[in-house]
Amino acid sequence: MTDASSASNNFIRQIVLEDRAAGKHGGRVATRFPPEPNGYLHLGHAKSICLNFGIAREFGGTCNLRFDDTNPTKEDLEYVEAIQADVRWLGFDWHELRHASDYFEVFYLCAEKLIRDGKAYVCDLSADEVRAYRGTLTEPGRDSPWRERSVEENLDLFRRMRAGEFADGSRTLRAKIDMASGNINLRDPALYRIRKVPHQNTGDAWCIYPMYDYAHCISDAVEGITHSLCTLEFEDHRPLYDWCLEQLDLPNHPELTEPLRRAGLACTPSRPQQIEFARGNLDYTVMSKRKLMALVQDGLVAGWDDPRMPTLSGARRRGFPPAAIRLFWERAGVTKQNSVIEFSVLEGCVREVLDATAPRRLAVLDPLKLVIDNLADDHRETLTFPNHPKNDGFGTRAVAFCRELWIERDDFREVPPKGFHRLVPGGEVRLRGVGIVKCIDVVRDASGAVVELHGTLDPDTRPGRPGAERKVKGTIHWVSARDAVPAEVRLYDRLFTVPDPDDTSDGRSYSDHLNPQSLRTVTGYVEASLAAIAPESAFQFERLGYFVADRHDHAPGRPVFNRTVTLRDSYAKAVGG
RNA sequence: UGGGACGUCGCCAAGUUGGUAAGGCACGGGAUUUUGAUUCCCGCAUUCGUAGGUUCGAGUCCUACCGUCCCAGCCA
Repeated sequence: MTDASSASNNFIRQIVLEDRAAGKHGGRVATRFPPEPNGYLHLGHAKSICLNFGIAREFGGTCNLRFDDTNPTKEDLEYVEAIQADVRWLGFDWHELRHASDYFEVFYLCAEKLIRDGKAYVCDLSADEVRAYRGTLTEPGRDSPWRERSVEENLDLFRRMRAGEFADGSRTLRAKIDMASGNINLRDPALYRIRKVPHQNTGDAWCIYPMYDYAHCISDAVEGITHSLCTLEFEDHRPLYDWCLEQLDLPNHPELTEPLRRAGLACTPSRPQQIEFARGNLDYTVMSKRKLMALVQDGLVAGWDDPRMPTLSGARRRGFPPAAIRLFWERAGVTKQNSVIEFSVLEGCVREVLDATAPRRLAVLDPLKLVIDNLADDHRETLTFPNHPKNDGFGTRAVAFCRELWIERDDFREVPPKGFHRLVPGGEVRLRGVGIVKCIDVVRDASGAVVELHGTLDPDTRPGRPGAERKVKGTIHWVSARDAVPAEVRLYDRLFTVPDPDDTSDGRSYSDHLNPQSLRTVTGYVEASLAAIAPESAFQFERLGYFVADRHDHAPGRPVFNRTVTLRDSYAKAVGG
C-alpha cells in the first residue's frame, strides 16, 4: 500500500493536522465509513473509503465500518455482506464493525432526554400536513399545533409509539428548533417515525426508527469519532448535527450510553466534527444507486458485478486492481468543488498498475492462419519468453512454436494504409520472439476473402543470430495453431455513449444512451498455459491490452478472459481507429 | 436581499501571513524500443468567472455583478 504513504495533501488532512497540533481529542483520530446497506458500493464510495481509512491510517488512528441501517424498508443483508467484501477487496480493514442499529436503545434514551428537556415533541400531523406547515424555500413555516404539548404527554405518547400503539405514519417525534429558519433542516425536523416492519439486524424489536440526522451524529459520538467526513449535500445538515450533540452532551451523560457498555461494546463518546467534501463523478457513467439498481433490475447489465458497472464488484470483475482505484482517488484529490473526472484518468491508473504487475502472454483474438513454408511440417520448438520486459523477477516461460500459427487478422493488409507497419503481401514483419517472416502467398476462398497466409522465416534473424538485429518496421504477436487453446474473450467498452448520461436536457434519459457495443464476445486463441491459471489472474496480452481471468466463469480447461483495458494505441489514434 | 456551498489550462488540482501561476491526466513534438506498449526528453494559463477598488505589487484583501451545485423525504 505504497500509495497511502505518499498521502497527497488536501483540506481535510490539513484540518486533521491542525486539530492534532491543537491537541483536540488528545491528538486521537477516529473516522468511519458509514454506508447504508441498500445497494452495492461503487467507485464514488471508494473515494470516501480511501479518504476515511487513509486518514485513519496516516495518523495512526482508527476507522470503523458502520452500516447506517436506520431505514428497514430499504435495507438488506445481501448488501451488508457485499459491502464488507468490497471494502476488504479495496485493501482496507476496519477497526470495528458497527451498525447504527446497535445504538437503537441509546437513540431512544437520548430522545427521552430531549423530550424531558423540552427539546422534542410528539407531533400528530400527517406527512402531507407536515409538508404544508413546513413552508417553502422562501417562506417560513408555521408551528405545529402539537408543538406545545407538556413533557409528560410527550413522554407518554413517545413511549406508546415505541410500544406499537399507533399506526405507521400517524405520529412522529420532532425536534423543537425553529419553524422560521432559513435552513429547512432546522424547521422542527422529524427524529423518529413509526414503521412496523422487521429490521435486517434487530428483527421486530422496534417499530419506531430514528431519522438519519438524529442517528448519525449520535452514532459518531458514541463511537468516539473525531472527524465525520461526508459529502457536500450534508452541509445544510451540519447545524442539526451540532444541535443534537449539543443538547445531548453525550460525553458528560454516561447514562445515555449505558446500554452499550452493558452489551459489551466499547464506548467513550466524543464531540465529533462533520466535514463535507465533494463526491467524485466520472464521465461516461452513472453513479447513483437508483440508476445502478435500475440497470440491474431492467436486465440492461448482467448484475451488480457486471464488468461494465462502476460498482466495486464490477471493477473487480473487470480486472481493475484495487491499487489502481486507490491511486485514482489519490490523484483526483479531495476538495469541495463538484467535478467530473475523465474516465481516461482511471484507465491511466489501471494501466500504470498493471504495466508493473501483469505478466505478459501472447493471444490472438481475431485469428488468421500463417503457414511458415520453410519449416518442416512436423517442426516443433519451445521458445523461452520473458514474462515482463522490464522486470526479470517475473521469470521466463516456454512458448510452443511450429509451422502453423495464428496471427491477428488486423496485422495483415493487402492494401496497407500509409504508415502501416505490419504484414503485407511480399512484405516483412517480425514475429515476436521468432524472427523476420516474409509473406509470399495469400490464399483466398471462393468469395475472395483472405483465409490463409504463407510466408518464409529468415533463419538468420532468429534470436541469438547476428541477423536478429536487423530492423523491420513492425513486430506482431502470434500463437502456435497446434498448441494454443481457444478462449472466450469478452471485450468491454464504456457502458454509455455520452459523457454525461445523467443529463436529461435533450429529453432523453440515461438508458437512451447505452452503448450497444459495450460488450463484444469473441473466441480467441491463447497460450495453452492460460487454461490452467486461477480466476482473477491478470495478464497483458501483448499488443492488445490487459486481461483478467473471469472471477466466476473462468475454469480449468475453459478459459474465459475479460478485457480490462486496451493498451494505449497511438497508431489507432492517428488513423482514427 | 430564503438558506448553504463552489468558480485557477480540455479534465482534475496546488497555491495557508498579498511579491509576480506546482503537479497529474489529456494533448502536440522528439529519442529509445523484437509490444505502434513501457520508459525518457521537450512543449502546453502574461493568466486565476467578470468589472471595479485598495496596494509599489492581488489568484490571494474590499465592493458589485455573473455562473454552477445542494436544500421544501415520516430517504440516506
